[in-house]
Amino acid sequence: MPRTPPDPSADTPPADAPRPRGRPRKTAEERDDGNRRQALLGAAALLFRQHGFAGTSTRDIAQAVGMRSGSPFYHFDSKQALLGAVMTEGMRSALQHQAQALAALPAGASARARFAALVRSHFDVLLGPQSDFIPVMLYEWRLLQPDQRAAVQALKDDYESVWQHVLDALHQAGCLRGDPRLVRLMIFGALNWSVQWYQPPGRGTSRQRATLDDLTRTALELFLTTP
Amino acid sequence: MPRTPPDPSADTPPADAPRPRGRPRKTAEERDDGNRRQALLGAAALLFRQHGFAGTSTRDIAQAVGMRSGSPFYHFDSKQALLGAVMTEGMRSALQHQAQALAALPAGASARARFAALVRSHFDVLLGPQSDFIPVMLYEWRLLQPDQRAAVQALKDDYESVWQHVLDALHQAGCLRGDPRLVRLMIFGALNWSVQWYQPPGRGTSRQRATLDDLTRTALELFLTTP
DNA sequence: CCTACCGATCGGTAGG
DNA sequence: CCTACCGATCGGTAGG
Repeated sequence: MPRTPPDPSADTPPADAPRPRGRPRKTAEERDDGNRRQALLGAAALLFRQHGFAGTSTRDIAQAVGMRSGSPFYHFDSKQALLGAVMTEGMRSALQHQAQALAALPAGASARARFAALVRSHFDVLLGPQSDFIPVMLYEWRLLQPDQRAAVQALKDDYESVWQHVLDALHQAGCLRGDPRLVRLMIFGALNWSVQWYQPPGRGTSRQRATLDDLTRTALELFLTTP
Repeated sequence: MPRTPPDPSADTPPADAPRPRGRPRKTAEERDDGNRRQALLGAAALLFRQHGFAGTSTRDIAQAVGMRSGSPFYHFDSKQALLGAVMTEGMRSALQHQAQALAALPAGASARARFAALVRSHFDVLLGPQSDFIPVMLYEWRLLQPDQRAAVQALKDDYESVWQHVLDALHQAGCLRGDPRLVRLMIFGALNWSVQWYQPPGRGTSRQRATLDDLTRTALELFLTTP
């Protein structure tokens, strides 16, 4: 099919947009490379989460940040690289949040207190604001290419080893029953699954929704024996 | 691009396949409509699970059962209808398995015993043989169209209400702590998450993998207080 | 259920 | 980062 009259639907040019004479078309902030890259990551995380990786086109992502269809490939080598970057960014942020939560505890805090901090931090990263990066990792992990998977797996290993130490301590203190490795996987499941059903308490909703504190308290009650 | 010479890559015809003279091209079993529909469902479940809904083409599914590219649409109105049918079939099978597991219990079985049967049945449906239907539901639930979602939701409600009754009984007996509704969601998460990491114990694997009995025992230890 | 096909969309690229 | 584009693939359909 020859396309001599340029197909207007292929790459819709801005209908309006009279060229601002002499001034740069983008503000300094918009031109900043790191900012544009971050904007692409955020849009990709949101759209990947909503429609899945394969269900989101690179054009969708470009449009969400006001770019034209080819421009995301100036920042990322491929759509797969964008997926890997979303997950890496998610884990980087989760690790940082985790470290801060533990650092805020008093020195010599109990295993129970450390566990509570980890659970609450996990819910924050999963369900708080700008919380699309980790859900994308949870939903689309199997679609990661092996080379990118290794990089993200290293970050996941770091994150999980912190949990494993706390869980081992709880197990030895008799606060937690069952094989600690399987228990870790099941606890992660219980927490991660919340991305499928949790909705933050909105204003004016008729039925009262659970808060992240509610979730954290329930998790502690469910998993730990009474002190 | 005019396609006067029929594009061989578009819809690859069987390279060999000399017509068997006089005999039907498909055996009776292959021609059976229900059988072909079931074959499509099974292939769709496997491929949707591996590559996601949007990452699987209807051509992939057709090829997996030996059909040509347009033929799935003789059995299903659309790709979306195929997704809905996979989930409906998964829930139908899960409900049947659940009912059988409870029926096999002695009359007057304790809440603990009923809980154990539900957990084991859940793992069977999730991780046993031909276990791609429910994982597709877990992974792709958000991609279901609203009308199809309602139908599957009704089956899910039935399935979950059986659990809720048992969990309420455990809670009243003091075997389970925490808000029963949130607890149900967290327990489902702990169990469902296993589709992300569980691998059945293979022959000759160096490290011993967990069995479904191991998972069930760990779940009981983790969630229930000591009797 | 196959044949033959359509219109739309997709990831990605060369050149600026 | 935009322009203009390519080759491939996709869901779906008419007619048999």
